This record gives sequence, C-alpha cells and structure tokens, in this order.
Amino acid sequence: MRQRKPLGSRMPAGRVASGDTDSSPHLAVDAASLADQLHSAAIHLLRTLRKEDDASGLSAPRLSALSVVVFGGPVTLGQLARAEQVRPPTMTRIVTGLEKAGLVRKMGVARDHRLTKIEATARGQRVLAEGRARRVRMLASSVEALDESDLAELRRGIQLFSEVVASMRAKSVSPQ
Amino acid sequence: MRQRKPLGSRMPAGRVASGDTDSSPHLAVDAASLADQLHSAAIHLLRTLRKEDDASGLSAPRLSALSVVVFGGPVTLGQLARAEQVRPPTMTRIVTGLEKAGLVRKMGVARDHRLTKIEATARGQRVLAEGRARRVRMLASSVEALDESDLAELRRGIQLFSEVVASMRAKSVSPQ
DNA sequence: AGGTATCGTTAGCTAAGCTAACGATCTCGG
DNA sequence: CCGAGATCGTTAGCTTAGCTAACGATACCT
Repeated sequence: MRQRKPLGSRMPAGRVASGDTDSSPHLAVDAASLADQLHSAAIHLLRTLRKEDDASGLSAPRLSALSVVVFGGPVTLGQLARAEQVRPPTMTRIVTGLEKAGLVRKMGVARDHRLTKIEATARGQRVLAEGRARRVRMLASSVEALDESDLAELRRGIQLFSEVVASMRAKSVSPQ
Repeated sequence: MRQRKPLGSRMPAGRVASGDTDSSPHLAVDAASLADQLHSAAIHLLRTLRKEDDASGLSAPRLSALSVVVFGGPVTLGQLARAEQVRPPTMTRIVTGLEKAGLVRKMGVARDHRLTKIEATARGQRVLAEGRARRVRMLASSVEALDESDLAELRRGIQLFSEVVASMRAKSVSPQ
C-alpha cells in the first residue's frame, strides 16, 4: 500500500480559472499549467531536499545564503539580504545561525563602521561542498534514469526556468 | 543603482565539490550544476510567488494544500498530509487556517468517526482560481517573452523536472 | 469484551518571514 | 565644525510552518 500516488495530478489542465482575457487560449492554458507545475514541483523539491539537507544541519535558507557568501566573496549583510530577497532582520538571524555554526564570520569594515562584511570560514566552504555533493548524489540517482536526450532537454528546461524566475524577480519590484 | 545583479551566478559550474567518485565527469558536473540551479531557482521562485500570493492572503503551503483539496475532491487529513509530505500536526494547522478563512470545511465520515474529510467551499474554489490567475498573469508576462520553441522546451523541461522530483520523493523513503 | 492499531489533535520546540523602533555611524549643508 | 538627516544592522515582537511526543477517541480483531 505504501508509495501511494498522491491524489492525482492536481492539474485541471483543461481550463484557465477565470479572468481569461487572452486572445490565444492555448497559451493561457500553457501558462496556467506551467504555473501550477512550477509551483508544485518547486514546493516538493524544496521539501524533499530539506530532509536530505538535514544531514548537514542546514536549512534551505541557510544553505542558500551560505552559497552566496562562499561564491560571492565577502558581502555585507544588506547585500546578502537583497540577494536573497529577504529583509535585513531575517538575514541577521540567518547569519547569526551560520555564525554560531562556525560557517561564516563577520568582519568590520574599516572605512565604514556601520557595515559588516560576512565571509565564509573554511568549515563553511567544506560544509557547503558536502551538502552540495549530497544533494547532487540524490539528484543524480534520479537524473541518471534519463537518457542523453532527456538530460539535454532537462538541462535546457532548467536554464529557461531560471531565466523565467529571474525575469519574474526583476519585475516583482524589489523596491529597496 | 537599483536592479542590481545579485552577486553573480553563484554557480561555480566548473568543478564538482568533492567526493566526485563518478566515472563520467561531465555527467557529475551536469548533476552538480543542475542541482544548484534547481535549488536556487526553486527557492527564488517560491519567494517571488509568495509575495504575489500575499494578495490572496494565502501562503504557499496553504495554497498548495487548498489546491489538492480543490482538485482532489474530499480527502482525509492524513491523505492530505501524505500528499503534501508533511506530518499530521502540521497539516492540522494548515487546515485550521484554511477553515478559519472559510476556504475548506470538515465533514465527519459516517462509517469511521476517526476520519475527517476535508472539502473545499465555493469560496475556497474561487480564491484558488483567483490566486492561480494572479500567478499565471505574472508568470505569463515572463513566459510570453519566449518564442514558441522556447516555450515548448520549457514545457518539456518542467515535465522532466516534475518527474525527477517525484522520483526523488519516492526514493526519499517517506516511511509512513 | 478487551487489547491493539489508527486517526487527528494538543502541547511545546525551532526556524523563517515580516514590521516597527532604535542605536550607531556616516554625510552633508550651513 | 557641528548638527540634521540618511543608512546600516540589530532588537523586539508577531505569524506561520515544520517537527516530535503524548493523548483521547474510535475502530478492529481475537
């Protein structure tokens, strides 16, 4: 009985809800089902990865922030908050958590004492790499079921996905 | 100065971190960058959508659960929890929130009084449709920048994405 | 009828998100 | 040169989402 299918696809897939004012209906339907699929897949991906990432003791937001710090060099808290699209108080606590875990460290900035640069410790870099490897290992076991052409399509699709998300972010007026 | 690029791509993209024991290196690199891109894109998609969904006053988990209820017919709380991959207490509170908002209602089950069937109210269906339309509208404005073939590729990629996530979920032993 | 299993809830914890308010610092105009 | 305003990060306090542990109610099975 286990491994139950979760209640069907949840995708009505036939009609767009309401307010369908588009002159090209099939495009609207595509956008609708794409939106739903993206939303659903994103939620479930994060929920699945979160469990895997528990092994490193890092939540998704912390991992994401640590990733920015590791690959983005020393950054201020404000930069980090903007990069992660989060308010400063939220980032303060994320960074505090990372700091207590010994993964990042804060440095004062000589010529502006309001600022705090945040940089990754060696341990932070290592932990990120390990979490990354763990995530990859998990993903790989699912990805390797795909043949070459599927993989290429997935890669291409994710590329487009990222661009769409970036475009949405840009439009979603981050007014700060 | 606004619209700043958020600190670079965060994707090292060149090397897999460590523990690279795969015999086919380019596949490992693909898996690594795919994992990172998926992770990052999923996080930012949800964060962006969350703001948009604020208009309906519904968080992502509530919207997702409501979606299951609307399209999955009346379901028990346990089924809903499994579908959403959360524990029953978590789902209890999500449902409580939806109920207080008048979007779902609970019905007793005659032949098993331990169970509670949850079904969407008319208002719940309407709110979901509106949120969906809102999300679609936002997504559409980014998607419509794509031409036909890009759109087809994106659609295909998301399809594969969903399958990979489902496969990960299946492997990620949800032992209940 | 009584023991066991299942279902949903309650209690209590942590973390992530937000706004409002604040102290510290920088900057700039008078 | 100094005081007013802007900027940065933190603190305080709220909500929501996750979890485990424990529990009451109901069903099932012998």
